[in-house]
Order: sequence, then structure tokens, then C-alpha cells
Amino acid sequence: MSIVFDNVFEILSENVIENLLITGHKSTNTTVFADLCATVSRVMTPETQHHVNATAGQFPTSAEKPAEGRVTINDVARVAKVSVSTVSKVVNGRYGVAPRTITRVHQVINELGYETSLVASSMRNSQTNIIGILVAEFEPFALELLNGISATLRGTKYDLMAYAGNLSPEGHVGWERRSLSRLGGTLIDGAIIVTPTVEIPHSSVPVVAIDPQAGTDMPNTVDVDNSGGAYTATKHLIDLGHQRIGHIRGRDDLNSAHLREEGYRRALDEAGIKFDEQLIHAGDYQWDTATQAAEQLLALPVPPTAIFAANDISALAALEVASARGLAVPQELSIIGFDDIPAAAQSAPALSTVRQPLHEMGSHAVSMLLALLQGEEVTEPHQLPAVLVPRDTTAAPPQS
Amino acid sequence: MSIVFDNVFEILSENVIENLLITGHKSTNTTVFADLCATVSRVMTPETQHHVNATAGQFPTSAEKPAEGRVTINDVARVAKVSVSTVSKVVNGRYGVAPRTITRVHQVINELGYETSLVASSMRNSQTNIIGILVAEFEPFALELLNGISATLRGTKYDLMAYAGNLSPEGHVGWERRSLSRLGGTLIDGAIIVTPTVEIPHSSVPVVAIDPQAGTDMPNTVDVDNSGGAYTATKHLIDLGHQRIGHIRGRDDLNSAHLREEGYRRALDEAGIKFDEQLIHAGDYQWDTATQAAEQLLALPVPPTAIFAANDISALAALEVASARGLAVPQELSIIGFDDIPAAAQSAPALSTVRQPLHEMGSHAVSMLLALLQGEEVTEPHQLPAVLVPRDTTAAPPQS
DNA sequence: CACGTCATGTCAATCGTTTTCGATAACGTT
DNA sequence: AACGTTATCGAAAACGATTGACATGACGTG
Repeated sequence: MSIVFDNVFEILSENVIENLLITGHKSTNTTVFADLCATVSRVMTPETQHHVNATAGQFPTSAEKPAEGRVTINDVARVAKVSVSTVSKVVNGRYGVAPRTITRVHQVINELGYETSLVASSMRNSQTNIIGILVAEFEPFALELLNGISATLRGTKYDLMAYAGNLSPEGHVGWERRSLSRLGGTLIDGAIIVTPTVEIPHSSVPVVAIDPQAGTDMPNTVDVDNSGGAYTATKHLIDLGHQRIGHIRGRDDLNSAHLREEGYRRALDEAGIKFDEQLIHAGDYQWDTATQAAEQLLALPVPPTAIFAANDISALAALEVASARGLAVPQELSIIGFDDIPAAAQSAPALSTVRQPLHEMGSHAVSMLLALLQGEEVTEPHQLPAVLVPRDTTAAPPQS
Repeated sequence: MSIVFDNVFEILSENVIENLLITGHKSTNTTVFADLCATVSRVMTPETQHHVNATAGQFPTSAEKPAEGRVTINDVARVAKVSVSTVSKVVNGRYGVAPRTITRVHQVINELGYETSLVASSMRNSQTNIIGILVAEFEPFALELLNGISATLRGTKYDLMAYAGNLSPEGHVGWERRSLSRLGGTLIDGAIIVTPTVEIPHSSVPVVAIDPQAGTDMPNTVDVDNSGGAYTATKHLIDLGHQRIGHIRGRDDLNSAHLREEGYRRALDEAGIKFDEQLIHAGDYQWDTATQAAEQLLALPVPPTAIFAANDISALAALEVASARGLAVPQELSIIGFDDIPAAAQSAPALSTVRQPLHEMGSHAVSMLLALLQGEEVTEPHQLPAVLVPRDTTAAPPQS
């Protein structure tokens, strides 16, 4: 009996049903239930619910303990007068529950505001329904990826856990490996790593890499077609009539830089333009280095009529150099970048570039990971095309 | 059998024999061997077998399924010949374990590569050690916050889970409420909400808000001193000698916009400059509206000599309007913004502004939440000062 | 010698959920 | 009437870690 009184739900339902029966209410189960629900809902308004919980628990001083006592599957079972197994079956849509019972349980679930505890079910199924995303740092590049990933994850059963590896005090080498070993197997079911610079360690969970910069042979990767994008950009300049096209390189230790240079050379090759070593200058995707490169390029005895910069930052730097030198863009010099960062659209003149479909890349990475999590094999890396975004910094070369 | 013995023996023999001896097993060699074999076979259950193999590094045959079978506390206990309770005590540094046992258990833990399952312990302690951050969308503003939050969280026991609420198909009203109810109490121990536009619902977990835009009376918030920052910006212009200072407002439904206008007015007041209604134009923090506002401002019979825009986007828009009108900045018109977004530093000329210390704000939010999680009371909202970043768009007004 | 103390470890219950397996009753079939 | 079939539901065992209560033995003390 004491157990009965331990719980308010029990008291309520017992009494209600008892009363109904005693008063000659020979009704079906559903009717009894309707009355029960009415009673319960009258008592279980948000204000009183709190009070009830607090009273049932240990702490009458409820000020500091705002919400002890989640509604568990047991509470639902008790109120609905079924076993927890049945409730679980209803929640998970398993076979073998009478329609009438299903609706009743659903009603109680709504009434009580029950939500399944991810922790408990994670433990039972030994999977957490969380996927992790590892970035070196939260920077603009990662931003749209996050949006894409987050949007694609919505509607699945998975949640997103974000890690920035670079900020660790131990320095930022091999953050991928460290984070992955800490998380894998205990906290996340799978991981997406953004711009890893080292080979991904094989971990205990599926991993897909976005824009990997190390070995080209990883199986599960998503990236933009760097070479093709560079080709597109260069081709765009060639189509406009340019013959002398300079290039500002990217960071030498990153794969993407090499691929972009390769695409640039391929476009020149294909157009039968002979390659001039002088027209390529080193850069590192950063503003200052690109500024120097642009200056050297424009100081050439026969300067290029167009510049393909390996990324937008470099292109914007080149743009500034040109305007400092009094060169009219695009009339006297065409400039095209790579990435389509937000600032590209707002420069004056607006920068022509090729766009990395970051949102889609994030989305694809999720799809790939989801497939992996279901045991499917993903064989080939996924490459998305870079699309040309012609704006105001590219035009036909000056007639000379 | 011999192969099994060879491999496993190297790993386990020391411990096992030591254990057998310690536990007073005064048996003959053969008996020791029998016991050893028994222990080994117990250890070599399907779950653990794989890991042992991996540790031995001899059998790449099963390399494709690395994830099966985590090492649990039971495995450790079995190998170390103690109970799971003892292992738990060792892991958590509880009192009551003999030094010798401690080292032994630690040795086994390293041997087996055991890591405690956050899921299981979360369930027992009914806390997950995960804090959630809710943003409407991953945008530049949230970026530095994320970095600050992530950096501060590192070194604590907490992990970061990120949610973008805005991308939901149901439209983006009240995402804060929905997300919070779904997560609170089941998945996260506390939450940080970025730029909530509605009153935060009291949830089952502690919540702190960054840059709240609704009611000003929320207890746990972190934001920049909007009013003070606007005051600083305006004062900067006044100190330079400006008397006729225009203002482009922010989004009318956001608190920050009003506070910034208030700071602007306060600075004028204090300097004894009479307030001119014509000099304030509506904006909404966006480019297009700000462009219109700037145009109207500059089309005035007596145009302002300086403009304080409620955010950097608006200021940059004003900058473009000015240059389109052939107005030299800062010689003929001074412009100052608010926020110090990355683009502000790269405009030409570089935009003067007041900086929101986003990194610090994120950091403070974490500290506050951590305090809340330990049951401490946080009484007053935390405001961080905005710092003046004078660059190239502000100067003394033209002599006229 | 009986007793208390202390150090060390083990037992068993617990958290909330899922799932297997068996129980029960209703029903149709010979 | 005896039997097999379904349909429906509940009891109980996991999942892995934590913890308070209890067991054991060694030791010192009155």
C-alpha cells in the first residue's frame, strides 16, 4: 500500500476508476480512460505538475530544484495501466499492440509530456544517435558546412556534436586523431572531419572527411572538384580572350592548392597557350602573401591581363593591389578567385569566382555517413562541381 | 590453442600469475596454468577477443570490424581480478582502495584500453556532461562565440552539442522553445542560446542567453554593452569635432537596436548637441535598407558630417553610398559602425567601428552556465564593454 | 579474550529503455 | 469438446557504471 501512495499517478487512476465503477459506471475501457484523462489533465496543469513532482520527491524546498523527476516510461505505463513493454512497443511502433491500446498510450504520452530518454535507449542499443563534427576551428569555411550538415541531419534521429580541435593548449598538430579517439565508441556513432591535414586514423566509428588535404586515397571523402573548378575559372578567362593569365598559388602543403594549379595548367594547355613560369607566384591563401604575389605579377615587363587566384582572399588582395596601382578592373585587368566567400559578393567591383557548394558538401557528407552507419559500403569519394560565378571583375582584355 | 596462448600470454600472463599468487592460490604449476587458461578463455569471449587481437597486433584478418565490442568495466574487473566496484573506485579516484590494487587496475586499464562509457555513467548520475548551444543559424556572429565557448569548455568535463534552430521546415518562429524542450533533461545538462528573439521558456535545465533581444529582465544573460558601445562610437565622432551626426537604426524589433540608439542620444545630450529628428533613419541591420537610409541622410539640405550606423553592414552600405556620391571618406564624411565584423577591416578605407568581444562573451557564457550547473546563483546579467576600433573612416569634419 | 577500529573489497540495487519469451484469452476448426 | 492459432500483453533480463551497505580480516586496546 505504501508503494501505491508513493506515486500520485497511481492514487489518481485507482481512485478514479474505482469511483467510476462503484457509481455503476459500467463503461468500456475507453470511456473510463476518457474520464481518467480529464481528471489527470485537470490536476496536471503545468503549475501543479511541478508541485506534484516536488512533493513526491525528496525536496519540499522546490526553489533550487526546478525540474527533478522526468516523466519516464514507467509513469506512462502506470497511468495508462499497461506495462512498460507495451509503452515501449507503442513508442517504437513495434507490432503486437491492439489499436485501442495504442491510442490510449499515445494519449497518456501527450498528457504527461513524456519524451524518451536518449541516454537510456542509447545504452540499450549501444548507439548514441549522435554524430560528431570535428573542425580545426570555427571559421567561415566551416560555417556553411555546418548549416548543410545541420539541415540534413534534421529529420533523422541523429544529433550534432561539434568539436573544435585547434584550440587545445597542446598545440594544433594531430587534433583529428586525438579528438577521434576520445569520442569514438563512447559518445558518437560517426564523425565528419573538416579539412583534415593528416591521414585520418581508422577509428572505431565510421568517418567521412570533407575537403581532406592529406592523402588522396581516403575512401570516404567529400570535396569540391578543385581541379575542375580551377579549370572552369581559367577557361572563363580564356573564353573572354585572355592569353596571358597569371596565377597566385595556395598553401603549398595543402592538396587543394596543387589541384587548383593543375586545373589552371590544364586549361592553358587545352587552349594551346604556352605556359610561362613567370606568371605563377607562390601564395598561401592569405592576404599578405597574395598581395606580394600580385605586386610582383603586375610589375612584370609584360604583365598578365588576367589573374586567377587560388582563393578569394588572394583575389581580393590582388584587387586591392590593382586599384592601388590605378589599374581599372575589369577593363585593364581581370581577376577571378575561388570559393565564393561572402566578402566576394561585396567587394567593389564584385569579385568573379567559382563557388564551392559548401552547403551541399555538408549535406553529402551526412548522407554518406548515414549510409556508412547502415552498413552500406561507400566506395568512391564524392566530388561536387564548383560552379562559375561571373561578377564584375572579369571582362575581355584591353585591345592593345 | 598454442597460438592463443602465445599471444595472450604475453599480454596477460604477468597480471594473471601475479593475481593468482596474491589471492593466495598456492597451487602447482599445472594448476596455475589451468587457472590461467580458464581466465584467458573467460576473457576471450567474443566481445573482448577482438580487442585482444588488435592489441597483439598479429591478426589483421578481422581488421574490418574494429568497432564491435567495447571494453567494459567488467572486462577490466575480470582481468584485474577485482570487482567492478573496485575498478569504478579506482577510475573515479574514490577512497578505499589499496595502493597496490590501484596500480594493478591502472595497468589493466592501459592494457585493455578501457574508456568509461559516458552513456552508462550519464544514466546512473542522470547527467550527460553535454551542454548545448542553440543558434538560429550558423552565421558569422555565432562563429567567434562558438570558438570562445569551445575553448572555455575544453578542460572541463563537458562536451558541446550544437543546434541550428532556424533550418526547421516548420518555419523559424519559436525555435528556442522547441529545441529546448526536446533536449532539456534528456540530452543536455544546460544550454546556451544565441540571440534569442523571444522570452526564454523556463526549462528543465539551466540556460544562459547570449545577446538576448526580447525582454531585458532575464536573469542569466551575457551581452555587449550596446548602449555604452553606441555612446563610445558617438563620443568618438564628437571628440573629432563633429556636431551633426546621423544615425542609421537597427532592426526595430530587436532590443540591441534601441539600446544603440539610446547610447547615441545620450552622447549627443551629454555634449549639449541638440537632437535633430531628421538625422535618424530607420534601418534593419541589412544592406539594402541601410543604403536607402544613407542616401536620404546625405540628400538632406544640411547633410551630416558623420554617420553612426547601428551595425557594420549598415556602415559599409553607407560607405558605398558615399563613394557613389563622390564623397571622400573620411575627409568629407566620417562613418562608424558597430560589431567589428571581419569585412570591416577589409573595406577600403577600413571601417572604424566598436568591437563586440564575441570570444569573451562566449567564454563568459560558459563560466556562467558552469556556475549555474553547480547550483550557484547567478544574479545579475553580465555585460561586456564594446571597445572602440578606430580605423580609416573617421576623422575631423571638413572646415566649412 | 572480547570488542571496537580500520582498511579493503564485494554485493546488490539502481538509472530508463528495449527485447525476448512466455502467458492468457478469444476464436476457429475438427 | 478438444485442439491449434492468433492477438495481445506482461515479466524479466539485459545494457554499463555508480554507490551505499555490508563482509572480511588484521590489529590494537581494555
